Amino acid sequence: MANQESTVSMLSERAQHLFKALVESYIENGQPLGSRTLARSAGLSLSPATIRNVMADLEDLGLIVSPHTSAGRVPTARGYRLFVDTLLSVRPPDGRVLHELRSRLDPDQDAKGLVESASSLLSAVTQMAGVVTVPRRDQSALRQIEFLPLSDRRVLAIMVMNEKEVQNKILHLEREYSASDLQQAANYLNAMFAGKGVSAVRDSLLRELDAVRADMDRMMRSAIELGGKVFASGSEAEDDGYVLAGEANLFDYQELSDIEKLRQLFDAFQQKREILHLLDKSISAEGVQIFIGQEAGYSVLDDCSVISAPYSVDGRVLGVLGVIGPTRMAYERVIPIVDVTAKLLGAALKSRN
Amino acid sequence: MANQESTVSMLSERAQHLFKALVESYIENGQPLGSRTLARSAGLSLSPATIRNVMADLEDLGLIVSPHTSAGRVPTARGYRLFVDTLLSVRPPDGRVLHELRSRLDPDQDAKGLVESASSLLSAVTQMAGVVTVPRRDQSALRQIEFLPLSDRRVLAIMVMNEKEVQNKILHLEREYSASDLQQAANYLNAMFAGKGVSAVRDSLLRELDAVRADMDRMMRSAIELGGKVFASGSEAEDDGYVLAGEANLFDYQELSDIEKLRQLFDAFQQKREILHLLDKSISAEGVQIFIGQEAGYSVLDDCSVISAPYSVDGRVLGVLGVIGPTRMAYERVIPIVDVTAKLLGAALKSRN
DNA sequence: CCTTGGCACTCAGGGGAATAGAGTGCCAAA
DNA sequence: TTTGGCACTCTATTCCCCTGAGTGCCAAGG
Repeated sequence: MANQESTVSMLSERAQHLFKALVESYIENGQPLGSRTLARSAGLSLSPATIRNVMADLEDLGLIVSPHTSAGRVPTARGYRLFVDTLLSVRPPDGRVLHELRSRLDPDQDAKGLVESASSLLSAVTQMAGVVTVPRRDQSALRQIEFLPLSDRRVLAIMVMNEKEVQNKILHLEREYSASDLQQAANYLNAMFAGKGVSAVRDSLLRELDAVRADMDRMMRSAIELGGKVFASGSEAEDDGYVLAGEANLFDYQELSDIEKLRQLFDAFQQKREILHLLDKSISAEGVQIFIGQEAGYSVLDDCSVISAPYSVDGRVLGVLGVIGPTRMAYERVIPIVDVTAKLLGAALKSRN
Repeated sequence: MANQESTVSMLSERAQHLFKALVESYIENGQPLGSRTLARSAGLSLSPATIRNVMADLEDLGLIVSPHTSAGRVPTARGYRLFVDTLLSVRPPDGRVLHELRSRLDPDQDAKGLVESASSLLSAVTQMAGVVTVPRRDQSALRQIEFLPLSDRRVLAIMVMNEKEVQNKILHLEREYSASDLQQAANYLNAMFAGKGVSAVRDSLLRELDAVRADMDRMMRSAIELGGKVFASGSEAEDDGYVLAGEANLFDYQELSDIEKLRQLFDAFQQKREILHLLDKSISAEGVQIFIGQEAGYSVLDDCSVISAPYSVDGRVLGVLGVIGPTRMAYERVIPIVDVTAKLLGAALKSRN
């Protein structure tokens, strides 16, 4: 990790400059750079031969490689890493993009809508794939709960969370509950738990369930049983998911055009598991995180980079969003976009009251 | 359209037999068939030369083509059409598949869950892409409605439909409503409309709104205003969507391996518009519909076939499901799968009471 | 009249071989 | 330390040739 520092310190000013120019040019054009072209584009009036010497050094350091003998040089994952960590001059997203993000993250949608918007915005703005994990609900506050009897010992539980989200769940019960039982249970649970976070509610209920004491009256017992079922830990649509958008954009990058690799990537999108694990790593990070190529540790992402950032409300991290694209991506443009989108999504989720 | 009949009547028994054998073999192996191979595989003891004569006839009729001079023959779209319409011997899905479909379409999920299961089942069982349109809600019955005040003249409306589905919508109101206003409005609407279909409710409300009469008391007026907003025709997640699964399976077919075409196909999946239009054509059909290649009328689907069938509850068609794959697909296997899945989905959606 | 064997013909695909072009590394001179 | 020169290495492209599969047509045979 401190590697980059030592690496960068081994580079002369000039070498850094050339390296930066090389990476930027490659990111823009996707063509390996030869010494001649670099000599021309880098501004320093040096001959190709000189440039070659520098490039040889850079190659020794593992920052660039030639795909083959006669093909110029291309940044390695390590090269991108150095570039991103120490040479990158990020620039804030341009006004139009910012405006679009802001206006399309309309706080008047429910959480699901916001998440979908964020994902498709990320993909549209970056021309890569956008991904947003479904917000955790663990600490969202219960506002109200209600039970509706269905036939056959089944009950529909409806919970309003957080002022705005509605969740529901069908409970299979061991015995009959009358309509008034259900009503009373709802009243009791509302009185006890309204305003509390879901995990807090779950904990309390578990404790109570643990020792359903004889001194409880029937009503209370019903309420606790029902509540226990509602908040059973497998509760609800879990954090199992993310919303992906713009996968098809990835078709456009030649470096991903190996159909077999692409298929594996799409499979991974569908399985979700690996992608979720990766995003999870980012959930406890402070700001934007960047995984370049094999750094992610998943072979399907070997030719990809992932830029991610957690989004949060009131300091509580609810999820992660990000962008998946080829390692050769316009980091200086994408990073701030991911950053600001995370902030805007957090803000949009917050102003729901 | 009566074309197939006339076409088939022009074919001798033997020609039909050979054609069928050719199509079946091509579907199975994906290799163009030459006269020699066909002569061997078709059972009839005929020499390749004879077969060639027949094949020439079939080619004249537009049922088969050779990709190039020395490559045997392949069915055309028209050939597949004839095959499907008059030569196909469908066989019921095998027991294991049937069992899997039945057991995974657990009626105890909500509609959304069922639709997703159906889609991914279709894709898993056929190894192609599965698609299910979101069920129409127009004729689903309102069971109960409730209003929850949010801050700032906004109200969360919660509707329970059809015994099991929960929908919600945020209303922006022009004036304040007190908690008891809301309660009374809900009571009124419940009393008036519980059990009615959504479209019926909408119609009634529109009539009432049209002439909000002076003789209404304040409470009634509030209720009708609120109801009008809830059921405003842009109401809710509309019929705008479908659930797609297993798109990545399509990577595996060489005949779709042109990356450019594939990209367009995935784009179309994302846009949804064209695919939905196509599926719409099937919504009024009696049973399974089959679109082969260009028949669909969308160029992105030129190399694909779509097998679809409407699914319904109590005779009311709620949506369409189907499978998208290469024109070279195992029709005799896929058709009954789509058919039975539609029926099972309908049944699963029905038994929600 | 249908069927068959024979034959000439066509064409895609694969395997070199030759070529052009890009870029390198190294060396010696400035 | 920089630079020009030079030999060298590869890739990618093109061309050619060949093989194998398959065809269409024709004339002979049942």
